[in-house]
Amino acid sequence: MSGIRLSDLAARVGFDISTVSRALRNDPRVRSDTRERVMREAEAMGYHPNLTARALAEGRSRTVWFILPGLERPIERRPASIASRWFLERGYDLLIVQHHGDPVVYARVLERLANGGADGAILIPHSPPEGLAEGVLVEAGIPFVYLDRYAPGIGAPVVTTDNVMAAAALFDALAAAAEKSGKPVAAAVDAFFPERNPVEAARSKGWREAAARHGIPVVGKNGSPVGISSGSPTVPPAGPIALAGSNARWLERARLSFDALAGRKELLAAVFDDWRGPRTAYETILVAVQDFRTMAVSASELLLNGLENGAGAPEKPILVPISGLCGPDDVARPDEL
Amino acid sequence: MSGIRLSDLAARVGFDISTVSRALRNDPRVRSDTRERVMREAEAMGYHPNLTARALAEGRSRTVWFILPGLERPIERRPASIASRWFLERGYDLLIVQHHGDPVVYARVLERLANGGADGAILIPHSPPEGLAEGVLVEAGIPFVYLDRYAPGIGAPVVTTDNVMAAAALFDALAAAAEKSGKPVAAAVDAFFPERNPVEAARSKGWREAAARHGIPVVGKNGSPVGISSGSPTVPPAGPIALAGSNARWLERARLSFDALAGRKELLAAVFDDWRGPRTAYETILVAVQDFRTMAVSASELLLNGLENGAGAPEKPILVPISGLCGPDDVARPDEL
DNA sequence: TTGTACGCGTTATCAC
DNA sequence: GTGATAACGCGTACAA
Repeated sequence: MSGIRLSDLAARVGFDISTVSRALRNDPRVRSDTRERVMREAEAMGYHPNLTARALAEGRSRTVWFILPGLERPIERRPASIASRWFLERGYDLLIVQHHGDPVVYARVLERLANGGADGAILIPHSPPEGLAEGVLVEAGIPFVYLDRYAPGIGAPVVTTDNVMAAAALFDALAAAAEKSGKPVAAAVDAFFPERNPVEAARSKGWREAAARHGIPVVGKNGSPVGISSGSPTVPPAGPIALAGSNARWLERARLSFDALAGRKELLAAVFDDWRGPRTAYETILVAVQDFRTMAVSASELLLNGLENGAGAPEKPILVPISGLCGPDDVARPDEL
Repeated sequence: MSGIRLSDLAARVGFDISTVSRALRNDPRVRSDTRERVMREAEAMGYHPNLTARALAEGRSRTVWFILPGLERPIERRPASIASRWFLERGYDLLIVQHHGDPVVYARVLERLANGGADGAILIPHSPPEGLAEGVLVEAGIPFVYLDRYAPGIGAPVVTTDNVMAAAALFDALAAAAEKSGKPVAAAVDAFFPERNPVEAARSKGWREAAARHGIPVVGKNGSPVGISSGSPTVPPAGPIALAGSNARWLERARLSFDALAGRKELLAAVFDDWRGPRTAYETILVAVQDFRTMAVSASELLLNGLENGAGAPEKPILVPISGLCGPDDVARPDEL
């Protein structure tokens, strides 16, 4: 550390350590000239408080964690960046912690959080979220907010995209595009993973419901690539096929492993957040972009509320609408360099 | 916090608090059956040490920061992810802190680091790096390692890509490709920013040196878009033109604002890490991918050395070769979901 | 092998 | 207004 302690400063200015402490923290009880004197000397000596000691004494660190699986997916890193600035402006430091989607690391991180790591956290759990590790937080009275994914049944606020509506919007848009070109969609493929987490489940639901509304059959068993690759009994009718999944990676897996799709040329793609796949395999590619800013700010506000006003009510999930649909090249890129 | 303190546990098992403390930390002096007893009871009571108190007593937190501008650029987030796992396996927690490229936030972060935030840090500074804020770290004796960018003159280890060689390799490859297609490169555009930081300077140098070696003229004033847009006196000869910059964004700015390029069809592009730009504006697009893993591990090893063996020698920069050149679609994507 | 006592650097609670 | 003094929870020489 900086070497210079409060006691050093106190000795230098001739006041007691407690008076100096008060002076530095703008306590109204100290005389203004005393404060001036202390401030000036602190500056001169290059004094800076030891934050560990302060945290121990105050019982809080004015620090918040943003816990996430990794940094590669926009839904994970973008809200983290936004929340970082948001908390910075309010006197808190936000630290980002990765659990790498590993349950063991995840448990360790929460453990550490519960024992003095930070005052609270925004949390994107691993998949599938079991809600076991979160017990230590609840027990320790550490406020936290789930973002995007969440474990149902835990008494914590949840902020997530309205995924049912988003998936339905994707279907509607693809159907309209196909209709317009004279070749209406003949079948839909569901490449979501409803059993993985609530997000995937909601998207699968929205996609299938929209297809049903349009009277279009959905092929593939339960949307899982396993079912798809093992050969679905359903043979899709002739005509364009619309595929949907959370990202290009899973969509591609479905496309390449689903026998019924072999040789089909008229394919339409729908994914979330960005397109990281081939450009030529699909006639139309549509991306649903989540509203990262609104999600981050909502979660931050909820957390700050829990931080300063005690545990907030475990309200029902906040569903944020997507910010819109667009093509693979139109996804907004935040500034860089 | 968890509520349960060491003293509670001590009272429960009937031993002194210090004995319990030792037992939990596997001190060889405590009898094995005592340790067993303590361990079992600790488990039962759900005891977990208060990390703030431990940090204060021990004088260190077994925590490391990875300080970076943001999460959007691969060179920033990928090493952070890799270093996170690396330190995790060695008993340290790595926390990621953003400074958003803002000098004020940057100074505040370093200040906080110097006063108990963590035991050390890997640091990607803002541009242009001035080396002023780093003084607090040196003064406080906090070990840190510069990654990618760095402020010259600070006594800290530096790990960065061999950017001179990388830029030269890009030029050679583009020249070879053009040659092969029968239309050799006629001119080169330098869209780096040598005055911004050492990385940009090295790339500009490598690019220009390679061009000179091939006897090909470089147009644009000092490589800066300002110079380019203000109309360089040099009119490039007819034939393919090779543009290089750190990313597609700056390359595009140069292409669109440089009068001499207006209407030219035969353009070749060279960038670093990934391509986030139009696919059709260039005949060839080449990406130099930095070796994030080697960079992260090298920096981590240097930091750990400083952490455990005292300040390591301020050796000269470690230059890591790029992992290779590839097309815009072949950039490796780490696993997601 | 276990217990005592003090230190880590601040903040908070009392007196004065 | 200011000064002692006790927390905060844990680690560790030193003593026993």
